[in-house]
Amino acid sequence: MALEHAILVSLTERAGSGYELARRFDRSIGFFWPATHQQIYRVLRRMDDAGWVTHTDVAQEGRPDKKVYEVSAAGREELTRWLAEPVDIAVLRDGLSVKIRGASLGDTAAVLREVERHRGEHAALLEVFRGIQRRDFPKPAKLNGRELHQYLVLRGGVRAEESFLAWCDEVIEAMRSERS
Amino acid sequence: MALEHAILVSLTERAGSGYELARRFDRSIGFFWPATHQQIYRVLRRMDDAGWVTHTDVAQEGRPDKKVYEVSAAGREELTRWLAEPVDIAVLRDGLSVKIRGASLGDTAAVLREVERHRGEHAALLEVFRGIQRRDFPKPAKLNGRELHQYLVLRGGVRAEESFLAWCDEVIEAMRSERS
DNA sequence: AGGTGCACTGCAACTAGTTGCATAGCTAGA
DNA sequence: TCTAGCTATGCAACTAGTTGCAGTGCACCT
Repeated sequence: MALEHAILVSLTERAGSGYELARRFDRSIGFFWPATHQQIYRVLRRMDDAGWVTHTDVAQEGRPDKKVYEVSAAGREELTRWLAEPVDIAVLRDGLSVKIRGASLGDTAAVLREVERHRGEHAALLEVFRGIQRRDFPKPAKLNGRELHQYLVLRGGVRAEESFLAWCDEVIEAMRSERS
Repeated sequence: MALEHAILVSLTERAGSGYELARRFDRSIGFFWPATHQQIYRVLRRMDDAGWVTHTDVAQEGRPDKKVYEVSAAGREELTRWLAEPVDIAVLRDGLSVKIRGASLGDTAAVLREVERHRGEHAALLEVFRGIQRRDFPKPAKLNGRELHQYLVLRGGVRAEESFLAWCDEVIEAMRSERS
């Protein structure tokens, strides 16, 4: 019930095709609201039917035609309405924690390697976030409005990844000394 | 594909009925792998058919009969197999971030109140985690095996909530000074 | 006496999200 | 030259998860 709104937010920042939106979801808004291109196409169609967005067919040379979507007045109204109502608190689904919890029922060394691998993935993600921060928000003290809000969300990502990394280190250290 | 394994881990720790599992998911393992009672009943049935668990009907006085599930040899084998293969990295779905990002398109004061509300929810959750930590793991340095692993997962929850709270404070401060 | 809530299971209908594939032409590298 | 990958959309079939309801009987509160 909120992919719609994530798309509306993204389309308000800039009009785009389903494909472009899927790319954006891979790189920015999808870090805290993941979505596949299939899901995005489906929801765009639904929103088009509901009149929250409109599309323009754009012919391209050497590429398939695309449909560029933009938010309609009804879409902006829906977004405003949604912004004023409560959202569910964040949902985390972390298989790694399940694994750690069950580690002693299997190969604990393999679980430890998994933790190290996840640490690597999260370190890479943190670097991505820091790169965006350096490039887009070099002077955070001067921000306000939309840019400030984007920056704050990014800060949430940075904090979450930093905290995850620190946790991985704690787990790795504890599991290593347990095994030795 | 991993609720099965979360249930297997939980049932290995202690046998239980679908209802009891649903309670456990509300209080512990479900913090990083949420599930409703419906989903749990359905998956239990599937695992029973697959032979990963067995059930015993237990008649009770003044209450409906219950089916107490326990992990079979095939279930333990499946769990071991799963523990050795890679898991997807954690998925976060956070509507609050979407809202903050879209805040300037609506009532920013309302979004700020939402952040404060979420801060409260997460502070309560952190207290729950700390309570479990005090009660179940007063001497963390002495832990090993299953208890150590449970403790480490709990530490992940504590760290995640602490980090979330700090982020909320940063957001609240930035949005307040922006508005004044 | 009546209502609420808990314990326990489950069906039915729904929404959301995933996976695999198809099409099509262009570009860049081995 | 052949393969792989990107841009672009979408169908079909699937799995996962949610929501609403139903039944039963006990305990507890008002």
